[in-house]
Amino acid sequence: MRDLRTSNRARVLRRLYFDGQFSRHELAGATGLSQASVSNVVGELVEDQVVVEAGLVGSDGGRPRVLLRVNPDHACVVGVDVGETHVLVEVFDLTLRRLAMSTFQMDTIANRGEAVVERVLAGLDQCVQDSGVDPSRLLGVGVGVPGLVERGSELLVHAQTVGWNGVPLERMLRAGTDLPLFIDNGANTLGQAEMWFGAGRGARNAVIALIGSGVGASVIADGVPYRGASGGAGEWGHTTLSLDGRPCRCGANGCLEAYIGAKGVLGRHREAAGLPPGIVDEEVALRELLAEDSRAAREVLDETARYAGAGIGNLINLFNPERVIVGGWAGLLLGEQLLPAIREVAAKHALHHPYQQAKIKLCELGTESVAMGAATLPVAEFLGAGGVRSAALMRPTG
Amino acid sequence: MRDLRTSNRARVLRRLYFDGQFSRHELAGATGLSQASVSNVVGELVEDQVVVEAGLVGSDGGRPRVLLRVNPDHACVVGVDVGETHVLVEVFDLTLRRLAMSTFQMDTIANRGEAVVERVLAGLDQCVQDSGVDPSRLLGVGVGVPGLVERGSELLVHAQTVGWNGVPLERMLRAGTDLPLFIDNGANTLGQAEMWFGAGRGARNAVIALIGSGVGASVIADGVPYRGASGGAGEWGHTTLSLDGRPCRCGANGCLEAYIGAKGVLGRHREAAGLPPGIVDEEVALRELLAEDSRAAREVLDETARYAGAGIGNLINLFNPERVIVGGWAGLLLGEQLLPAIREVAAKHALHHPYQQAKIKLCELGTESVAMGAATLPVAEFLGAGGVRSAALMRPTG
DNA sequence: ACGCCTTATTTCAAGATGTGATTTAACTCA
DNA sequence: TGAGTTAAATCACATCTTGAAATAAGGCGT
Repeated sequence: MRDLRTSNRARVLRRLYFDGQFSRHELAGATGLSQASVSNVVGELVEDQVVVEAGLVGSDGGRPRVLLRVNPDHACVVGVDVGETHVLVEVFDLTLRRLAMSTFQMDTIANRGEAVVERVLAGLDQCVQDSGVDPSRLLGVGVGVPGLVERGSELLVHAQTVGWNGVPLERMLRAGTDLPLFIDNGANTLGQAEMWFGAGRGARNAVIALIGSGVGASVIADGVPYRGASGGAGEWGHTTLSLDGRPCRCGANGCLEAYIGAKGVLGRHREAAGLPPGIVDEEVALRELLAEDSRAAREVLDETARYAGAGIGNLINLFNPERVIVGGWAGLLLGEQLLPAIREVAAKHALHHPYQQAKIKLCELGTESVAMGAATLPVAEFLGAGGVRSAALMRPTG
Repeated sequence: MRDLRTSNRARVLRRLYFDGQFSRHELAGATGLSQASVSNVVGELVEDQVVVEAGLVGSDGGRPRVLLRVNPDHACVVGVDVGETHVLVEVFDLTLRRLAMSTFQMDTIANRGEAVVERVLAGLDQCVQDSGVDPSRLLGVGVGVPGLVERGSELLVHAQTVGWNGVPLERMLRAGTDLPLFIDNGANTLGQAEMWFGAGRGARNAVIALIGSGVGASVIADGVPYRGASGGAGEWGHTTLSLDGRPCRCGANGCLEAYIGAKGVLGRHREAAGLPPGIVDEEVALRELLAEDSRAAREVLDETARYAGAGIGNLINLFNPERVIVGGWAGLLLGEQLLPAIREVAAKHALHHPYQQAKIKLCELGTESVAMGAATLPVAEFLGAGGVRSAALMRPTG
């Protein structure tokens, strides 16, 4: 019974959140509820200050409709991006406009879970202070981490590349804050940001293909992130694209990541150009490679497009998405130049029908949206609960 | 409001359908409803004869609990398997016990949509007559077809391999019957059968990997079949596993199907053994190959296991399923012998964590469960509607 | 300026449904 | 046979949705 009201509040609220301003009358049509119920529900939402009236719009000879919209200031959320070499904390209002941010660079977070937690908590304090929001208005903290999140009896983070093997991040953060915590893979949170506010808007089935130093993907199936049995879905980078091909850091051969990850691309170029291995700034090197006008560079990039295209073709064949959204810092750099070639290869490798359904485009929010995406997690919970602090959004004590 | 009752009826009914017998008391716990509501809902279901009482079970000193179960005879369903060379029609009771069947062999259904429709309708009449069920008790007809089902303004079937290009199968069948029709890809219906009654029982995330002459997959995400944007998801056979590898009938190179589809396996063996191409019975040839004790055969089969293992590794990496269920006539033949090798290769190619979550096993219902799976479609609709003929289960007139 | 018309929103009176508490049913065991 | 125990049904009540009717708030013509 109470679930019914909650779900109706959520229906109305989601509509207002994602599709902008509506009058009560329009909401009735859009949500399938009766006008009486909408009036009821909206009344509550307005009383709770979750929704506010936003002016009238005149009609040709009738009572003007009152537009409603979500109140951005009703609550705030925090998004945290834990990267392999940085910790970024941001505070947003309810509509995900940024109010403050705080960032730390680190050499590496490898084996430094404690340090990361410290930085997150410090950034949190800093940001909240800077933004001037009352801590009681914070809905919660979303955290994007560079690894797999396992939700068992305790939430554990496995980030092989930085040596995190079952780090109990939630418990560790819990020791320093009583804010509700939402932890997910950074690729997923970035994907969520793109779905809500970027290249994925309006799509119900999409794959966000992320190419950085490594390669991963975030899958949205029927509007919700698909996580698989244990949160490990979307490991696109380690799908085999060339049996017995280049060795990959995961131990297998022929993984996609070994070809189109920044490390893989640069490595192939080094080999082709006969350069010695060495430590470089990958981003600088990749930019140089893209600007270079040599035959070796062209060939490496052509190959990259071929592998990326085939890999995206595989995604299209398996997931039949409406959108394939290419992102990650390397993905955006490469994509800017190679996207037409990638599309061409994908068209060849994917079946005709699913290929036609899929638009291949680039991320619109850049590479910095992990924190914003993390911040969507408490907001999603809030919307789903009909604009009320559900159990998940409650502080442990009082 | 009415939705609430429906959904509660569905909750109770699903539990009884899939998990056997329960007392009202146990159902309350299992469904999360109050005992009063369960009593209410069950009362309705019993009155509607959807559920029947199935005896008492004594207790140590209390009123005995009344066990409830779904009434298998409350309604019947029809499942149809349209294969590339046959049409199979079966009638089942509500619990999917087969009551009658009728099968037709055809040379090919290529460009013979009309003939297929005739056969389906004839088989339907035949079966209904043989089983002696009153046509009014038929919930509907599920049809599994060998191709992609596009649900646009009109349902269209695209089966490239048999030249069906947008065949309006629903409309064509509708001309000959007024029974509710449910049409889906045969791979999906077979997968559904395995999920309900075979190797997928109890799993919420699974991939059914089907290897026949061609190769496909059916994906179950969070308990429901994942179809993608336009029903074209799960085209595993045409994912690239070896860029620039063997040509595939789809026009691309290096597709998984070119290696592990029966045609591909036999083709590779012919080449390795230096045999001339020719038309053969694929099933006989594959059995011979599996029994053959030559070095060429061993090598071809080893290769097959390597490709299949890598392909399954890809599925595991992308979908992180609890189960990978290998089926299809060739899959079962190959799997029986190669499964250990396939598991080994998959372990190498998949990441550690997702691999550990995934059990790789064979289909338990053989290759003949397409029709049974098709019959689950009207049953699923019936269960979802709480044991009532929903709009989708209503005949067009009266 | 006034009243009629149009459209949006609120109010109202059912009607439907879930729920906790209470009662009744059905059986065991001493 | 009666006390004890557990299952199922019943009841009174609170909650919610909804269609209809009432009310609000403007435009437009006279």
